[in-house]
Amino acid sequence: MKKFIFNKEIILMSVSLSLLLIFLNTLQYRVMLFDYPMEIFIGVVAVLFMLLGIWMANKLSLKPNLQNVESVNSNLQADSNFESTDTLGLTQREMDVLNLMALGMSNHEIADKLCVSIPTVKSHSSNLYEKLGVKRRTQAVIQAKSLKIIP
Amino acid sequence: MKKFIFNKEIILMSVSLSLLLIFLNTLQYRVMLFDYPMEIFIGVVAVLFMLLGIWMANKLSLKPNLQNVESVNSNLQADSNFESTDTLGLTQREMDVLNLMALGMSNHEIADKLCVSIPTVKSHSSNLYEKLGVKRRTQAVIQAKSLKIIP
DNA sequence: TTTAAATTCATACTTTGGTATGAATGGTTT
DNA sequence: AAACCATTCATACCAAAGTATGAATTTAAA
Repeated sequence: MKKFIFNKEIILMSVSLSLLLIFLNTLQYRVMLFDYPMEIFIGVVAVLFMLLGIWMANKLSLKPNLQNVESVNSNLQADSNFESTDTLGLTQREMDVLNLMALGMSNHEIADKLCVSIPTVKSHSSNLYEKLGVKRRTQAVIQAKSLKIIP
Repeated sequence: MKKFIFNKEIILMSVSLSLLLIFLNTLQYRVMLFDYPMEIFIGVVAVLFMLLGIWMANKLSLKPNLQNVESVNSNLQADSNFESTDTLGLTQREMDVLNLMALGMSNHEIADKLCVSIPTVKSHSSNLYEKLGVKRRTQAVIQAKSLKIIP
């Protein structure tokens, strides 16, 4: 399902890129027809591709990183499931939040990273505090490390 | 201080943009001299500005991602290797607060432990955050451990 | 002795963290 | 189909964390 989202992003990007190229082609013809200076066309190309770059960076730095994070987490969870008995019933998403939490991230940053809202992060946080038997995020990180749930 | 960093970023970006424009200008002359098709030049412009856009988006992104965190850590580690082998100028009391902080204690608990008031603990906290170059206590603990200031 | 740093505390303020409650959705299991 | 779980999000509220500013005291260094 997440791969599907990723494919949707790819398709959206490809379509946008195609539309942009078509637009630039027609623009080039118009520039040639009315004999505008070439610099204008080049400037338009520069601005458009810079915007495209910004957009691509924003789109692709969120979702694929999320994939990476999740894959890392799932690997860790798989490992811990293999070697030790349990992860105290922590769900996938709670593991995601816990790992980012252990990097010193705020709830806001975690929400951005996982592309969810802050209340969602808080919900996962409270749940994993309960499961770890702690009251604060610093204690959660300590506890999780001592239980080797996270490295 | 944050505004200073912001200005440094702006200056860096402006210089890069200027260099890029100069490079494109010379490239344009060469293209004209050797009579390459204009499409090549436009393509180069497009690619370069797209990369510039991606780079700008990563540099100026509002949300700190993993890369930012990692760079912050490596920078701080480099600094510590540079200037001092010891505790970055942390005072005794700041070390006390830091150690109790690393045990997952709240400011209230630390204040009780050290027999001082909560504002005092907050004062020490803010000072050591500044010295460690972090914004939160979770990051302070991570940073202090990576610098081996605390076990 | 003046200077500077360290420690302490206060006050006020903003931001972040955490709890409680409820609800909608989608997938899985029985 | 019904029950359950994971995930998501909202709202509201309270607690904790963090910032900014200022100030008093002590101690050590210049």
